[in-house]
Amino acid sequence: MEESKGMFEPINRRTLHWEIVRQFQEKIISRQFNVGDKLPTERDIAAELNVNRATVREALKKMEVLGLIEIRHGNGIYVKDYLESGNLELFKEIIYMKDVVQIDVLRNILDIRKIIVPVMAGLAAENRTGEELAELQHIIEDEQMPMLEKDLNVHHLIARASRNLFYLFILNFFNQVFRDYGYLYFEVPENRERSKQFHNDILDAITRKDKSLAGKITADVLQYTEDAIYSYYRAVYGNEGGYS
Amino acid sequence: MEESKGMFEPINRRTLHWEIVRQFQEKIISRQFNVGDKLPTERDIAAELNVNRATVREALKKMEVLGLIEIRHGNGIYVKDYLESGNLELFKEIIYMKDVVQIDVLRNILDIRKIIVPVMAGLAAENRTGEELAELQHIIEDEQMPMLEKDLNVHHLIARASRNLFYLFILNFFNQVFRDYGYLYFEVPENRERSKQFHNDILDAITRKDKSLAGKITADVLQYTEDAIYSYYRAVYGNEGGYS
DNA sequence: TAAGACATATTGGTCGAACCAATAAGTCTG
DNA sequence: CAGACTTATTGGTTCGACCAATATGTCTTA
Repeated sequence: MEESKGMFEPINRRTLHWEIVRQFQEKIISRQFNVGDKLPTERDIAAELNVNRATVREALKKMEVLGLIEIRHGNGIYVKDYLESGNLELFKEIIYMKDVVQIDVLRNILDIRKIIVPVMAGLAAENRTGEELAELQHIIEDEQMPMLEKDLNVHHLIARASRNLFYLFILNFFNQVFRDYGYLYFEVPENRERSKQFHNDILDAITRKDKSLAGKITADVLQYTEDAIYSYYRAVYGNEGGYS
Repeated sequence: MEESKGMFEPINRRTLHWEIVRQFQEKIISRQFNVGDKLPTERDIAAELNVNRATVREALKKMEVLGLIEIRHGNGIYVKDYLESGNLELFKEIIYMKDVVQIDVLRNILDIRKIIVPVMAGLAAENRTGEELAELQHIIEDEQMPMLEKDLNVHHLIARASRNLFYLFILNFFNQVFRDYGYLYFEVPENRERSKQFHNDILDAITRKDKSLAGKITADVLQYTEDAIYSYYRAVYGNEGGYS
């Protein structure tokens, strides 16, 4: 009731270990802790944060998986170079550290996406089974499903049909980000319409097993969404977050 | 002293929570647990495995980060669809579940790699600073550094110079895998020589800021390594692990 | 004196039991 | 029968203790 931002307080009721991770993450990424630094012992951290050691350990476990630290039994806890050992989960954390996705990081993601996805769509057209085709059709024809959900599912099915497990896991990254921010895109009727067209076109290409067509169609829609996103950014934030 | 494999026992002395993660991971990935299944309570798991609850919790924390499960306070623990929520860390775990990297999964990785890396090398040539160029030169001229290490560093620097943070984190995945298996490749003198050539060529291209040349050089060496790896697999395992 | 064996301290790993907090389910009330 | 209340279930946290790997200093011995 003391908040001024809005009616409800943005839920800070996170778990304790979550909060601990956030603090260390912040300090490590901002280089307040340097690579190779030895962190205080679990006992000292617990004492300083005024929490229990078990809670600290849970936080440390998570940070270890993220590639932020290395835990050595009987020795200590050391800060790793997250630019060398960090993984996509950490990258996601970095993205979400700010309230808004920074335009330059978003650009990074879209650049990679534009390179991979069309090729994978081509492979999907080539390798898809009849079952997968039916499934794709089923998704696309579902009138109930929100367009965002539908689009995520289409891409997921393409990933599966591409037979490239590695791509599937990379796509999960894309989808997790887009699931959080995609509503902004799909709020615009024109964009929804464009995606609907894409779904129909890609269904056609995949039905006919037309590899290059699938690739082209996908490249086109990605270019469209990219342009839409950038123009959205320009409209909302101006050019400040612009090209680095 | 009871082992027969070699003089030293391959360190099974893993931590308990590590072992717990392995067991659940195995069961979830092999679909012994189905998506949406509610796992036993922490207390029950601890009782059944005959370990402490705190240990179980540490394992669960890790599985949560991997995208295998969802933990709901006051409710329970649920199995997620790892094909939808799993991340690259989980993918790595999957790779390492078998003793040898399966040829089809390796092929997946190499396919994606072949798509991305040349483009990023081109960007690196375009965007590199004088400082990064000097650093690259320094790495390449270091006669002491083992070729594997050198190669990883070269790629890492290319990633940084590409200015694409997302690529940098994807590269970390590649490098972590190659750090474990790359020695097989670099054992062969011819391959070492090929990499040396690549390093010199890419240094030249990046020095001259020649984008397309950097891309071409990189594409070439990736093709070479790919061929080498496949022929190695054929030689060692025959064609069994072949095309799916 | 220097190398190796040994005791000791430090630090992460595990344990057990208890209580807090969010959720779900059952029960009572109007 | 809807809604408030109570209770049980289950994850989150705490405390205090002990185990196990590692590092360090010390002592013995060649």
